[in-house]
Amino acid sequence: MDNEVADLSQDRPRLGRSSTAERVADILRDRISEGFFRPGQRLSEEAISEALGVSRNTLRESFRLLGHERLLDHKLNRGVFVRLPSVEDVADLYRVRRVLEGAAVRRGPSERTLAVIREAVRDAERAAGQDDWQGVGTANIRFHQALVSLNESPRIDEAMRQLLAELRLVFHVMENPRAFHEPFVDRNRTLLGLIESGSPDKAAAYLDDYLDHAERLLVDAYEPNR
Amino acid sequence: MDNEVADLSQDRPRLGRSSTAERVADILRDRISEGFFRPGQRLSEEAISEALGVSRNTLRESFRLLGHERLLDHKLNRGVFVRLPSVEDVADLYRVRRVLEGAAVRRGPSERTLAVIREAVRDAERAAGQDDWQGVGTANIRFHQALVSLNESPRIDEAMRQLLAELRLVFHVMENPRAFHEPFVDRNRTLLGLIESGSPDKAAAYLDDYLDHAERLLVDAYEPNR
DNA sequence: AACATAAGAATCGTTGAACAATTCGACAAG
DNA sequence: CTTGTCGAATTGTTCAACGATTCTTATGTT
Repeated sequence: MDNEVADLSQDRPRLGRSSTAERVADILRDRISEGFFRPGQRLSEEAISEALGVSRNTLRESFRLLGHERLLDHKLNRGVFVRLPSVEDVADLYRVRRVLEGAAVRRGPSERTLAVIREAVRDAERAAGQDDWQGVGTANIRFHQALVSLNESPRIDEAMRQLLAELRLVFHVMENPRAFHEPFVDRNRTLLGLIESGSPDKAAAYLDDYLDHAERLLVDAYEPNR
Repeated sequence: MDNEVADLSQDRPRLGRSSTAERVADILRDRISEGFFRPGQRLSEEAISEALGVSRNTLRESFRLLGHERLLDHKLNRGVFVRLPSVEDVADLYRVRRVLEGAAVRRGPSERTLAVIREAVRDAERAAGQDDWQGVGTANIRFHQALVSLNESPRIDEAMRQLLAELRLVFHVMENPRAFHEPFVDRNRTLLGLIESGSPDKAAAYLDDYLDHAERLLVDAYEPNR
C-alpha cells in the first residue's frame, strides 16, 4: 500500500492545474497553432474577452503567457498580434534545431524513445499515402519532438515544443505545405535507420544536411508580406 | 537622405520599450537575482503592489512573466514563491548547459566573441586575487554567456540568460560560494586556451569534464530544506 | 494528549467599471 | 501634397468588490 501511495506522487503535477488565465491561454494557443488566428492578425482585448466571457484583466494575463512563448507580439499601446516570424527568425529557429537535434542523435538511441520515433515515421508514411499533408505535418512534428527527447531533458523538451509551435507560424504563411513536407517523409525513415544502426556521427551528418535542406526550402519560399 | 531614413529603421526595436508590468518584472528579477528575495519565499500580491505603488492586476502580469522564466513558482490560490530548484532541476540545468556550451565550443571561435571571453577570464582572475567571490561569480557567468554566444543565435543567448538566472537561485541556497567558484577560475583560462588553439574536440572534452565536475560539486553540497 | 472538526481570518482569482495615455485615421489648412 | 489638428477607438492601469480556497486557530471528542 505504501508503494501505491508513493506512486500517486507522480500525478502531483496534474493537481495544480486550472486557472482561467491558463485555460484561456490554452485555447488561444490551439487556435493560433491551427491557423484560426493568422500571423500578423491583431487580437482585440475587448472582442476576445467578450467572446470567451472573461474579463480583460484575465485575458491580459493570458496574453503575457503567450507573448513569452513568442506566439504573440505585444506592442505597447497597440495591442497584441499573432507573431509573424521574419526570415531571420526562421534562420535562428534552424540554428537552434541543429543544436538540439544534433545533440540528441549524437547521444544515441534509447529503446523507449526509439519506439515513439518509429511510430511517428510510420504515421507520416501512412498520412502521405492518403494525401493527408496536414497529417504528415503533425507526424513530422512528433518525429522531431521525439528525436529531441533523446536528450532526456525536460527543459529541452519544453524548448523544442515552443520552437515547433513557433515554426507552425511560419508554415501558416506559406501557401503550399505539401511541397515542403513531402520530401521529408523518406528522410525521416533514413534518419531513423542511421540512428538504429548505432552510428551517431553518420546520423548527425545526415541530420545536418536534412536541416540545411529544410531551411533553404523554407527561406526561399518564405516571403512574409512586408 | 533616403539612406539615412532607411538606417533609422534599425532603431525600431528600441522604440516599443517600457510598460509598468515589464518594469516591475525587471525590478523583481533583479531582486531575486541578487538574493534579496530568497528561494522559497512567498511574494505577497498586496504587500508588493503597495510597496511598488502599482495595482494588483499589473503586478500579476509581471508575475506571469517571471513565472515563465522559471524564477517564480505560481501555486494556484496560494500565491507566487521564489523558485526553489530541486536537485533534479540542477541536473537538468547542467544537461542543457552541456548541450548549449558543447555546441558552442565545437563550432569554433569567432574573433569578436573571443575578445569578450578573454575579458571575462581576466575579470575572474582579478576578482579572485582580491578575494571578491561575488565578483568571481558574475565574471564566471559572463564567461559562460559569452561562450554560448559562439552559437550566434539570439534564442540560444536568451535561453542561456534564463538558465543562468535560474542557476543563481541554486547558489543562493548554498552557504559557501567561494568553495564552488574558486576551482573554476583556472579552468576557464585553460578552456579559453583550448578554444584559441583551434582544437574544438579537445575543448569540448575538457568542457564536458568541467561541467561534470561543477555539477557534482553543486549536487553534493545542495540540500534544499525540503 | 492526540486527533478530528468547525468557525474565522487572510489571500488569491476574477470581475466590472472607470479614466488617463496613446494610436490612428480623417479632415482642414497652408 | 505636406503638415497640423481633432476625435474616435483601443490599450494601460487603477480601484473596489466578492466568491473561492487555503491557512490558522479555537473547540470539542475519544
